[in-house]
Amino acid sequence: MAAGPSRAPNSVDKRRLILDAAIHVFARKGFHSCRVSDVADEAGVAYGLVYHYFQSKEEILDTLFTERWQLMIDAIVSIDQRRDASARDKLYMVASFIIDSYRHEPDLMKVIIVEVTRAANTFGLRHLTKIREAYELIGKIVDDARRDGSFKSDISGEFAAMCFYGAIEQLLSAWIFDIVPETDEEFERAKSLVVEAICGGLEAEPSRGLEPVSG
Amino acid sequence: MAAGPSRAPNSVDKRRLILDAAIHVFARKGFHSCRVSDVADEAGVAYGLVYHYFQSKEEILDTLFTERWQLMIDAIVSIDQRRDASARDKLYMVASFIIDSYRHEPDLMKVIIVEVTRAANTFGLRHLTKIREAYELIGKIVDDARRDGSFKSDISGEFAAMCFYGAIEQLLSAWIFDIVPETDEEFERAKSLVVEAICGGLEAEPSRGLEPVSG
Amino acid sequence: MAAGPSRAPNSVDKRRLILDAAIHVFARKGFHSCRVSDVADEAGVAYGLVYHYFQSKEEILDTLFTERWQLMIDAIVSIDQRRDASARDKLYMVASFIIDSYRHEPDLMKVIIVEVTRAANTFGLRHLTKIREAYELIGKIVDDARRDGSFKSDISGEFAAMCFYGAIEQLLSAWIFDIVPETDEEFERAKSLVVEAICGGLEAEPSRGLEPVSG
Amino acid sequence: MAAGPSRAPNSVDKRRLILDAAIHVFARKGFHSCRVSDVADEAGVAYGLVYHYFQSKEEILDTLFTERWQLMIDAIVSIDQRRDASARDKLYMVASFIIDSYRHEPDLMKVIIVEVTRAANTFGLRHLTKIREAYELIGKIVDDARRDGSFKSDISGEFAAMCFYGAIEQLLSAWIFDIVPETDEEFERAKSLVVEAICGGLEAEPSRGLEPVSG
DNA sequence: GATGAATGAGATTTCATTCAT
DNA sequence: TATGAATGAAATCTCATTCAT
Repeated sequence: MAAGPSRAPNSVDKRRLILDAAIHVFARKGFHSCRVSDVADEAGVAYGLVYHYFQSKEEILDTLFTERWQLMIDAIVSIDQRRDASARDKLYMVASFIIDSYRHEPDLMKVIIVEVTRAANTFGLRHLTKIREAYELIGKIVDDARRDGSFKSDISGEFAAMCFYGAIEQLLSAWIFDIVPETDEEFERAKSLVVEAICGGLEAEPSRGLEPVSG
Repeated sequence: MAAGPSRAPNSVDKRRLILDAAIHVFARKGFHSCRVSDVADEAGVAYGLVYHYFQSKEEILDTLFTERWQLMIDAIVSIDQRRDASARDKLYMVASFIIDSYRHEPDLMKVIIVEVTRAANTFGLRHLTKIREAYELIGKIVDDARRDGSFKSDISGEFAAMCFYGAIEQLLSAWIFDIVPETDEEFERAKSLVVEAICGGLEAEPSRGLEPVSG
Repeated sequence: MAAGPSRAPNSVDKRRLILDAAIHVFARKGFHSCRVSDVADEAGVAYGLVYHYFQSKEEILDTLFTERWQLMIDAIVSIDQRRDASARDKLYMVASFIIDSYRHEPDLMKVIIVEVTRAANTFGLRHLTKIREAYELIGKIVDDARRDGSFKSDISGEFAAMCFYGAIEQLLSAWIFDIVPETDEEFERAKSLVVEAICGGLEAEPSRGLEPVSG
Repeated sequence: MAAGPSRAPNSVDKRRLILDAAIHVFARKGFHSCRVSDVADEAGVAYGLVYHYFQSKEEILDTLFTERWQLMIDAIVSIDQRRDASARDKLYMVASFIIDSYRHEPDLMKVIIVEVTRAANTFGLRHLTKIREAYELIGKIVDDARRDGSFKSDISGEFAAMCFYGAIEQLLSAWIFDIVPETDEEFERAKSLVVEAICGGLEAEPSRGLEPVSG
């Protein structure tokens, strides 16, 4: 999005070119199954240039993740600062941000989910601190709501954040795996429903005050 | 643990030995980062024997996944057949089964989650049908509840299943990543809370019948 | 020379094969200029087998050097133990051993001199302790002779060893570089002359009572 | 140190800068282990400038060697022309020149010895003619002495030169390898002793005319 | 002269898989 | 069954050299 720092205006930022190529190659073939030359070819640059800009293939993925995840952290922080919004509103905005991220950059999000977020032995472990930061910010939204009485007090913010983020990531996985269609309607519906499911719960409420169906 | 089918009684089942060794090696180093010789060493058998029992390194992981995932499908089917239990009860039992699976075989579950369930380019894709089968069974529990009015009708079973399974898998990830402690209390608490969160929702309900707090 | 430890008698010791091939390839093209595949080709084995037996290309050279240099150390120790021989005799035997080593295995000695003995940044440094051990053994021969009065006392054994070994290594270099012919006569002459030069000195001894000899 | 031939007076001679940087980099890391960029960094110039002044990395080493070795040849020629000096005096002066060369420019001499003089497959071979020229000049000093009777006639000048030069180069190696300390006293002592060892021999001479100790 | 991004051939090393015993 | 030596394709990474500016 931003141009390289000190480059001639009409010159192409090759570093950016490589990063963008890597997104698509990693998404298509997977980090382990693709070769560095695949990335170079996709970017239309020479093999060695990849190593001019990055120490290793891993550094490319690290860069991709760090750039994008920071955007999400910033977004959650900014969402949380909105004094006018309820906790449910805030969670809706968080869900929207993540789902829109996928809508606009599905390959990048795919790479992050498939290669980083669940990679407990490699990248996930390496970026654990940053990953947790996002969870904690979501947890804080819930904890604030528990304090003001709008959310149940018996589910901790940390736990709620896991459920909430896990549900969203699973939705993204479903799109990634082509289990459900990727239409604008689906994306919008998903935003509302995931918040409704997590905040309002799956259970029907007409029973309230009347006969409860089950324990 | 179980003896091989047609084997001398005092002989060790080397195939099982290799599978069990693979669980721990895959969990510890990751499928891609470990070598076939690591598995053979861990099992205490010769290098070539691995190839006597399995066509390839991938087949080992396939076997591990298929064995275990089928158990889960069977369990969900059996849970769903209990006529006496409510949908919430059934979901509690499903959550219990998955969490107990992790409690008793954390390495195996780690391998499944880390290497298969989110591996959109390799194993996840290969086993997609089986993976979806589990989701659909959970979805069916929800759909039945929607039909009998105990669950909201506006959240489809498919969608609800995603939220529910995603939340649980995220909890397992938190244990895998050592984000939260692995104690028996935690496991039991998690079972209840995840069901409460997904079925009952995060929002407090004192308002019910009265003025809703926020949009 | 010795066969591999536990091998079938008619089987070829591939490890030895690789070492011998490496001697010739390193001698012909130089350690840095040759590829591991050159060694494998020369040995007639597959590429990967080299790495089955050796950790790296460097380990091959290390092995070659260590094997051979130890033989020399053993030889010098054994020469030094001969009670009947004078210091000059002992130095003659040392010179003979080294020169004969070159005569019988010129490529191996070439590799050691060219790639190890003077390689102050790489192999020479790595094997410095072993290299010095040989120098010290030669120095001890001289020191013993100084003590019994047969050698001048003002040139330390350490210093003398440097001159002696340096002179011999230079002779080998001359053969390696094809500066002087490699004939049996040359080798035998060199043995005597190097000892005569170092022990007796270059200067004529007309002072010695009478007529300058010459011719 | 010396300014470039046709340069603006206040401009730095970048070519010289590169050569001097190369001396230290080659000495520190070895010719093969260092990169052209190491040389450029050490010189504080841009990468590409190295290729403006030199055709290749090898040409830098060639230049370094040729410059220095010619100085030595010139020195030996000039030493040999001194009609007043004996052969021993001349050899002392040659030894002095080489040892002082090391004393004043140890890195340069290290590079020459480590990378050229014994490099039988690469640089040594390429510069063999020049290298031999030095040996021959030393040999000539000896041959003249044989002719006038001051040196033994049975050791050829060529052979004696090998012993003499080899001894000195070994001394330099000992300094390079930190086997012996590099003090001014050591350097001066070495000059005398190497000449004494080679010209006078190691053997004590009181026996002359009397009882010879050994055969 | 001076810069450093760009190139790409080639080297080492890894390791899944085969196979003779 | 069981062994582990043997194979060789392929991957990552290095770095001398070129070249546009």
